[in-house]
Amino acid sequence: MQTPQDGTGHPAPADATAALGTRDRILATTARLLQHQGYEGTGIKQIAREAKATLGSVYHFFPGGKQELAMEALQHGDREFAELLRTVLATVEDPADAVLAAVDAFADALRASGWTDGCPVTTTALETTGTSPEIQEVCAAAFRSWQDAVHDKLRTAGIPEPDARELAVTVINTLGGAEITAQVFRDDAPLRIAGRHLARLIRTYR
Amino acid sequence: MQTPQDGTGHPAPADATAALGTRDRILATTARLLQHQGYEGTGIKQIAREAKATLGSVYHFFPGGKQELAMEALQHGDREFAELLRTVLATVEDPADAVLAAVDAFADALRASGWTDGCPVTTTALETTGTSPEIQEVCAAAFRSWQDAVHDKLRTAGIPEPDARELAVTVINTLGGAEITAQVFRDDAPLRIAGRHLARLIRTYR
DNA sequence: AGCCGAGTAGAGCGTTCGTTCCAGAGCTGT
DNA sequence: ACAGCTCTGGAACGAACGCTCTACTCGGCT
Repeated sequence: MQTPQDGTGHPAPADATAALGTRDRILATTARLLQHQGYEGTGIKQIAREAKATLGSVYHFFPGGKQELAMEALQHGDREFAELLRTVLATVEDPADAVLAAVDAFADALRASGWTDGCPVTTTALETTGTSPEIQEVCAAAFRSWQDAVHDKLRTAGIPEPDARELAVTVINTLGGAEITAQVFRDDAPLRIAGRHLARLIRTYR
Repeated sequence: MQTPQDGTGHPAPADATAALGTRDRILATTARLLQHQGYEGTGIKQIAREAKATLGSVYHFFPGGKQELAMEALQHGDREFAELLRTVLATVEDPADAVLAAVDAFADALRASGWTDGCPVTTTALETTGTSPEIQEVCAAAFRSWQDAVHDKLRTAGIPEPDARELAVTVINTLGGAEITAQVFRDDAPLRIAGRHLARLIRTYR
């Protein structure tokens, strides 16, 4: 069910998602499209087309329709981002330097993507506040998991409560805000500046 | 043209926009809907309905269609927000305290609106990056004008370049990010924390 | 061999989308 | 009185929307 065999057996050409099972291909494509175009701007038929699946398959795997599909895709993107965040934070011992490294890494990634691969959930989160509490809750959980990643790093580095918790909140907020600004300006300077300011702020807590 | 007379002459009851001319009513309604539902989630017919105008009127005043309407509405929201920001910043002399006061004011407003009145352009900006460069440019100009408001305050308070410029960028980034988080969590704590952290950061520059 | 469930394929439902078009209302200038 | 204008009102268009439905293929089971 989670990794069904490929019915036709054709051996996966071209892009990164092609090697996955149909369900995972739909999920990855949905996550990407939601990130770029938001919930309302992304159609089920477009998802099916780009995932090289058919409408029947989409509704077979996600009988809850667009909303269920979006929720699972957002969780998919959440987990991927959280893992990346934890990995990068672990490469540097000092917490301020680690946050700086993480922000710089995201700046690199954003630039490399042509200023399109920002936060995987913000776009959808903003569109659906007030419209769909279920989706909003998934987005809230995503933010929480990223805050937790930063929080764990700060705690391990010896920063006490409640400073560690509050700093974690601000780090994620500022990272998110800077990523939006960087996307809109097509310039990574806002992210670089944010990294330096966050490092400076963290260093005032020891 | 900017304030056309009301054809029917009926004397405008009920809500805040009703006293405006048709064009301004359409603009204000569009700005509000874009803020809450984004570009793709907002329909022209919904705008006409809620602005108590007709489709004919909408296309009469905005022959460029949805895109022109959105661009002008975003500029409308931009100017309103920039003015508010400058006003609040002017009420307190110390720049750190002024930013704290501004963030708190936005936290109050967000709470009072039932967690819906966040940043007037972010939602649309994110949806349209990569889709519509024109709209993206309007959003970039909006961010720039808010940065300028903060920048002027910091400069007046004696903070030198390039610190003032960079701080202004981070203040707007963090404010935006915190507003999103606050919306998603339906809790103003992220904003309050952001205000304190920004004030603390600014105080390290003197 | 016969069957069954998983997955594929896409026509078609009702609705809404952005947009176009035109007839008419109400005002102003002559 | 009458033209000329701005602005209103809404029917109608083709395309796209989310979703349902049925027919089909195919591998693994007894």
